[in-house]
Amino acid sequence: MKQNPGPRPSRRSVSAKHVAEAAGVSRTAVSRTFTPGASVSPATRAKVLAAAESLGYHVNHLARGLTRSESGIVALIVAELDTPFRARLLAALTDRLQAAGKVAMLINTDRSDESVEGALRQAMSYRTDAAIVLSGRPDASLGTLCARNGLRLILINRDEEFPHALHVRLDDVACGQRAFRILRESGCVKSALATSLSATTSLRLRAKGFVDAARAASVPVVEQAIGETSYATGRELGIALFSAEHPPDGVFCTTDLMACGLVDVARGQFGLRIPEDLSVIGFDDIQQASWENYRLTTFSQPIDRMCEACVSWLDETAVGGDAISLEASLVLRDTVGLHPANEVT
Amino acid sequence: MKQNPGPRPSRRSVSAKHVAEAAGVSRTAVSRTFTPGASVSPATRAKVLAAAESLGYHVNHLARGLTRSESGIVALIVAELDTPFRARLLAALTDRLQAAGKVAMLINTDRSDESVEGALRQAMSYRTDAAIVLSGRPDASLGTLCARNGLRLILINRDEEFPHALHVRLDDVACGQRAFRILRESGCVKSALATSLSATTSLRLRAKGFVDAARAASVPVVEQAIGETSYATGRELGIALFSAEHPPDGVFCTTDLMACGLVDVARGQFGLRIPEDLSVIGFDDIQQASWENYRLTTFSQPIDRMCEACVSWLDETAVGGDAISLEASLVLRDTVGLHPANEVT
DNA sequence: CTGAAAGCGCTTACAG
DNA sequence: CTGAAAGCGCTTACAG
Repeated sequence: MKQNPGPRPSRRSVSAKHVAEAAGVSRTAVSRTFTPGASVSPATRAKVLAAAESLGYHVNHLARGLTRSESGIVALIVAELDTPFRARLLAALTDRLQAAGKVAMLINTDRSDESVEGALRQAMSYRTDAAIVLSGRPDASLGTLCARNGLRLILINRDEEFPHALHVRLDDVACGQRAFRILRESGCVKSALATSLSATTSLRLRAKGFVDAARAASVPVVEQAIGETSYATGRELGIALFSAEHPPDGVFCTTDLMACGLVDVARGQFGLRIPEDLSVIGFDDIQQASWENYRLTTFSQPIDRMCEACVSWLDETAVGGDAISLEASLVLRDTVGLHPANEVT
Repeated sequence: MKQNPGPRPSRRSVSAKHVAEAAGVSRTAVSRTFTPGASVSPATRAKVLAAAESLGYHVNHLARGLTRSESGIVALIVAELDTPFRARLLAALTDRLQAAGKVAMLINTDRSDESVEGALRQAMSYRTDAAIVLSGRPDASLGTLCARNGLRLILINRDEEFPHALHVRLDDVACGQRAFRILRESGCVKSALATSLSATTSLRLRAKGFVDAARAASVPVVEQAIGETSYATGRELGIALFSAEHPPDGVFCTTDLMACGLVDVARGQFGLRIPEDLSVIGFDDIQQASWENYRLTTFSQPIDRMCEACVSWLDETAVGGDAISLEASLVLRDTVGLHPANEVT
């Protein structure tokens, strides 16, 4: 009856039954051997382990997930993951998740508009324990759906409020304000804000902080917004800004990627010296920001603490929502004239 | 008997049974409604769909995977995914896989030495349909283990030979040779090879091609290898090379990341003009290679074709192994003196 | 400590 | 086209 050669090639792999037979114990014993904390005598445990090893047995996590209703999978929902900052966050998250005994499922939402919803549905289908949303603007109506399917939600740097979700946010407004102050303290006479048109919450908040601070100080500020968030946009922003009649001598870019483009065009096409003629502040502290050609003064997102927050919330059994706000830290490099040692607070 | 409030909070989500009850049909009917090509009458189909929608039902892919013994998951095994090229490959792969109806599980192997094995075991535990290895040097002994558990293997740019696996490789040697020829044709008198000490297959092969070509042409060539594959290493390579008594006037970097570092140091610390005083060729065509500050002449890996190869092999039912070799294409930008229009072949 | 039995949610022949 | 039944591989009370 065994070894029934069924119609299809049957790519079933070795299961607990095989191991149990080989070890001369029950399937239950096998299960217990691979369940931390379950009670098995050292003797049977040894037999099981030996049989498992020689057969190449691996607990089927699909089946385990089915019975325990906990898959161990966490979905990471992200767009444009080949962007320096995204990639770094993703790497850190995956790493941290693995260390916590979870495994990451990666869902790319670049294609369509409704793709965050699609991604969430995908996550539900695989009964992922949680989904971490790094991109897009999920519709709040999805909250109920997720709750009903036991999918816990974490939103990173997103605006929308979800009932039982964890919201991890940054003090973007404060950073924007600080950027303005730094530029001013370092002697800039005319500051500008350079940002993209893809109005992500984070970018908008940074911009808002900057502009508000200027307004509060009764200093006029140039605002320039173009295209999507990219290096190319940074160049265009620079061109627009520096070919103006009265070009700025200090600019805050809401993203390092744009700052790099702006720096390149400032030097290459307008012959500006940095920081002598122009001060620049970026955001994200991507790897390129520390490259010798840029040495960008920028804000660093506390990636480790963000990951930590996610993982420890996932560990909690309580289903309550939460919102935590983290501080970005200033990284002083060479694109701002005077180092604002005595920056006014 | 229903609604039994069990001991634990029971985070079970809505199942086919619930839908069947709500729609007044059998579970089988529900299953068929969500199985493309199964035969259901339009009437019951509609009832099921309506019930599913209002209940927020999603087929449990864990259970489906269990019965079909095909999870739809493909494991991506990778290290240093926050490196420009890796991130791009990863993004493309995930995207392509999704388009083919699969979903990616991301396994980061940065930590330990044996982590490729650990990653593979993880993949087996989740009964992933296949694993794509982008990093590390998997031990060939794992081949049997994978085969026994029905895990199909794809190795990208890896050296080792696995029995039933698909090997996707690049013509690295040819590129190395071509790099030498280009440098020579463009008038370089003294060429150098700049590479890292982390002897990845790809890098080694590119280096070999370059050096072999020089040898064949009876031209002496400087070989410099330092540290790990990074921007910082590129700078060190530049320092070593350009502070020599007879510095080279043409260098082939086995990676764009290193090329960027080398270019920055060449200009910033040695005052070299590019391409007037120095020609540079990189590899990978990462985003930064096209940035205005670099405009690197480099080789572009055919990422789309690589992804295509993976996906179409996965579609095949045959279990045979295969090895395909793809060509990288030259991207001419501004770091090589004369454009080698009449490059000798 | 150990095993037989029930159940997780699905699919797949098997009858009708 | 439709449903009852068996089975995928695991875990978890339940007895012993």
